[in-house]
Amino acid sequence: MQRALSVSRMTGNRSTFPEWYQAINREADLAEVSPVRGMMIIKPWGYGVWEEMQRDLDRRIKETGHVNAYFPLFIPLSFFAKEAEHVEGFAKEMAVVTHHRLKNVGGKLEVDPDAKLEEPLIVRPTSETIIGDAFQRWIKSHRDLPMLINQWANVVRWEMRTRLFLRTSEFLWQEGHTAHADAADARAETMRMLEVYRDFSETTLAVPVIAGEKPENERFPGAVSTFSIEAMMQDGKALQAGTSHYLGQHFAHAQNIRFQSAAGELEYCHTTSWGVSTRLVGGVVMTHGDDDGLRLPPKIAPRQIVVVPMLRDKPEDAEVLAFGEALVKALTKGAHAFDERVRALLDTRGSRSADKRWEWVRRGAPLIVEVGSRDAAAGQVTFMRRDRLRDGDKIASQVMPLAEFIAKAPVMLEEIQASLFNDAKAMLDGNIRTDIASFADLADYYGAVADDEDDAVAFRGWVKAPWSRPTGAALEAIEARLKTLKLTLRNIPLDQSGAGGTCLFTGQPAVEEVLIARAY
RNA sequence: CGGAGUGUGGCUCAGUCUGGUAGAGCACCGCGUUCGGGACGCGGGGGUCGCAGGUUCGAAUCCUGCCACUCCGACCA
Repeated sequence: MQRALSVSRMTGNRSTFPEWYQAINREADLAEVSPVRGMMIIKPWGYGVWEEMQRDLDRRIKETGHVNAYFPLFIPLSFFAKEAEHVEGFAKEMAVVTHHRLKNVGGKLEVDPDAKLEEPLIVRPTSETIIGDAFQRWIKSHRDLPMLINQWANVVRWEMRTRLFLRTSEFLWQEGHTAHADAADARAETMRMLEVYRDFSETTLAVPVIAGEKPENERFPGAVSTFSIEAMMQDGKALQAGTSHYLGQHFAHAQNIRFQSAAGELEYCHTTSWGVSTRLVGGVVMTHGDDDGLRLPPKIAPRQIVVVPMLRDKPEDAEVLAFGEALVKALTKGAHAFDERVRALLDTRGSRSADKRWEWVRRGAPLIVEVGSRDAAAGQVTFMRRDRLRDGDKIASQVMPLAEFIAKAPVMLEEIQASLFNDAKAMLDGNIRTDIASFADLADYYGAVADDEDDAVAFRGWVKAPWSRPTGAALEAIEARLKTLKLTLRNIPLDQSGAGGTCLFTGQPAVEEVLIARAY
């Protein structure tokens, strides 16, 4: 008997995609909603995925010259007030600490009114201000620049609506904060980290993205320029997978981050910030999941190869186990070119072999190997590739001599990594339209002319449209029109190969192309 | 904070209209047979039916109030 996920992926039916997403989070044992409002419990397997991401990205961040540090969780309210746009942008979603003590009132614990803090503390929603405060003290001379700091931390944004990994009130992330002597250097840093994210997303997560600049209305609060990488989920919606901001001298002025130049002048620094979060885990689920559960790119799989011994409570079980142990030992010995180490596991838990096999399928282990007494006797293994689990209705399992499997396993992991990326890349490339002539076309393609409940959407993908880069009120009007179609401007791709023609909105000559999509 | 919906074992839900001893499937525990394509048989544990009132001989079911969660909006990594 074969059983697919109770909720199957329905790329043609919007209402079931969130259910499908939640089902995978549950079936793959990644995370669950916490009883604490808007928060998430990341379970060991889900956290393991995040740890692999961290390991890879942390290496990249260090290779580009940054160092890790840690700053306080609580930020004095006054720090935010210094940068007007920044406080405006985050004011509506801040968790605020106002007291430091409880007292017992008739057996009930209450906040002690006498323990009110002189100045409220904000649970960090992002750390520009508290790190800027440190920069202001640390940076004296041009010799101190550039200052390249990264922090792995948790942040809190009091979101109205939450969804596992994609939007939770607390999330884990990495935030880089840098200070530079001039705009050119800071801008170069912004682009360097955007490229780090693009490459990390594509080569490590196997999630193809489009890197570009956000329109001015979508900028990070307080930024001069904001860049993003955008990934396409299986329902055709866009997920902002990472951001990199050039902050100009806004924060430097607000926080007095100055240095003495070689010429002896006092000058304000140019700063940047950039980050990616546990949202990426959700992005991987929505990019690579299928009806059997999660499919993990080998580079971020906590276990890349899982060996399931076929045990039968018989004397020959000992041989099977020994065979499996030898296999895992051989696989994990030494490094290989594809990844720093092979992460293999012999699953010796007591449950039935068939149940264990399917548990690893749901969790997304890239290679699942079965070893039984027949294999042990013949010196061979039976295995399944998670990227192509089924051949029609059949499970596509293969048999291979042990030595050959040990030699080929890293190569197959590489193939799986590549095939997941290629499938997602085909999805992305195949669902971007460039043949849009007018706003009416856009409405047509997205089927939003129909106002009934089904809201049958004709096109699930993105539109790359000619664009004259309007600003101010004109831009706001365009965004308002798009909003009626539930569409947003995602970014203006860095790669502008096809620019030309007439702007879809203003009718003026286009200077570039802009990505338009529904978004998470 | 607006609109809609849902709260019943760990999970997914039926039962509510029409009040009468708390149910199913999966999961879990035990025994046995199994095990190489998501097992089967027998036995078992686990729920004050979201909370608080009310009506009634009797409430998961009817009434009132509250709370929580989910989805759609507004907001966002």
